[in-house]
Amino acid sequence: MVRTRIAPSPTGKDVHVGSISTGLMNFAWAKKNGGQFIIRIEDTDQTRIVPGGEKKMLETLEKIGLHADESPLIGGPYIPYRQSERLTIYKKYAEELAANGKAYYCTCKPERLDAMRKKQQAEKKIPKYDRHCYTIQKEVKEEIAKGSKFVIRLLIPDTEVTFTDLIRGTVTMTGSNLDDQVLLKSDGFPTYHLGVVVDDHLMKITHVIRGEEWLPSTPKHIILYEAFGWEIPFYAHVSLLRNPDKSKLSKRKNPVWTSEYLEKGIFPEALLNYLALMGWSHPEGKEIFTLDEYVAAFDLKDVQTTAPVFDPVKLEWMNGEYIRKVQNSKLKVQICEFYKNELSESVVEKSIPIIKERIKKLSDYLPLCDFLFHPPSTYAVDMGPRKQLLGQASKKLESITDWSVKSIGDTLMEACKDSGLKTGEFFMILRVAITGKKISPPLNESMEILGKDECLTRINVLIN
RNA sequence: GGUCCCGUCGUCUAGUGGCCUAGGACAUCUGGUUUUCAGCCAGAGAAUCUGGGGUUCGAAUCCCCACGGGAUCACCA
Repeated sequence: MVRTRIAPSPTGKDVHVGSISTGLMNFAWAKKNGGQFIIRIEDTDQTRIVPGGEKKMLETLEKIGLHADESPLIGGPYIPYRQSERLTIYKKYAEELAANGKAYYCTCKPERLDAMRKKQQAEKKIPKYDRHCYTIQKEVKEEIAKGSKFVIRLLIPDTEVTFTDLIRGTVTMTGSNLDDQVLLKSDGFPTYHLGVVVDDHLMKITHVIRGEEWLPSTPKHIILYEAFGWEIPFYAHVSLLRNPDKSKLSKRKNPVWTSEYLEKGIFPEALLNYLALMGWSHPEGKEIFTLDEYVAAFDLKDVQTTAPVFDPVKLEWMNGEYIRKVQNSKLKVQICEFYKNELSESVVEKSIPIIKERIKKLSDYLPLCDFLFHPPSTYAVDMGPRKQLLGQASKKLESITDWSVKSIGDTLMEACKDSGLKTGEFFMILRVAITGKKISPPLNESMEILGKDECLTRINVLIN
């Protein structure tokens, strides 16, 4: 049985796109193997919790289509799925480790630790806890009994740790470089390291697929598993998404919150599709595929180790591909909902055929089509010198009895010939008169949607 | 700085010793679709496979070194 998980921390206002990226692989790996995908909230840093962050994260995950089999919202056999509700569990395990001599109590004050580290750095040594408390455990315990604040530290053995990463191969690190990691903080909360190991074990996670940033601390986790005598899960460390300057994707240089993309009118499926192509490629070279196809084709061993640059331009191209593929009736609903149902549904409906291949994301709609909902307030070209031409066109249009794309087109073409202008020039003047802009959806179709009266009004306003 | 990870067109990538005078996609440019834009079609430019040494009849592919980039070294995750 394969069980995977993502364990986001509510320390931001939403899910980071990088989390969606690794989440997607976790999801795919579980589903491909007929297993379960779990969402667990790692809210152990009380100082960094962003109010509302967790709620938003879970909503976004749902919206994007990474449905969990077990989560804080839907529960599951290993309830609770929120670390802040599992404090007694961590305490128990940390104390068990201390009782077995695999961990120890420490009452060092932050000031002492700071001074120690500064000194070590000045001496060009690796900053590491000096095990001061370890050597005086008896006194430390007495102090704690009197009410002193304390932490529990892992006693890192001075050995080499080697493990096999499913996408990077064998990785070896020496324990002597590792610090005696704090397991249980003085506020009673576990650190990440204790939290993940205990929960992953208890929740029977088989594959830990997470960001590359965790690679250096994986030996600590393995040492912990060994200290507990638990079976070590498979590890797979995925490369981090990068900014164009190659640094880790950050909100300073890119939108990183998933909802920022959704709010621009990027489809969840398109975002997932694009993210799937970061560090992985379809065996048949396909660029566009569904979640199901991805799950079927995905394999951890095919994941690349180089860190990809997140390219919003290609994302938009891909979203455009999705827009062109959705049914018109569905696209209409999506556009209306995107604009909070403030636009005339029938106008949106009529406009779909002429804008479908002209927009890349839902938010492109209004900038392109605002003229369908209200007359232009400004004109890209000065219409002053064109009054005569517009007057002639207006007169011709007025005589149309069946207001249709064809009759509008025929009539306008006639007027164009009469004017002696090149077709391009002529239609540009009309286009600006009707839409206010030099770039617009096809003119005849737009005019049909607008209706005869509205078109004549817009032209006549410029004549008088 | 220590440790670890990584290094193919601008970007995402294919490539696992001969099929590679390195393929595809995005982006860019050109032409066509004779009303804009987009879309579509056709085409072009774009990587001496970071560099240098090996191994081999033969290397983008294996080994070593150098250089470059990144991550990480907290009572943050």
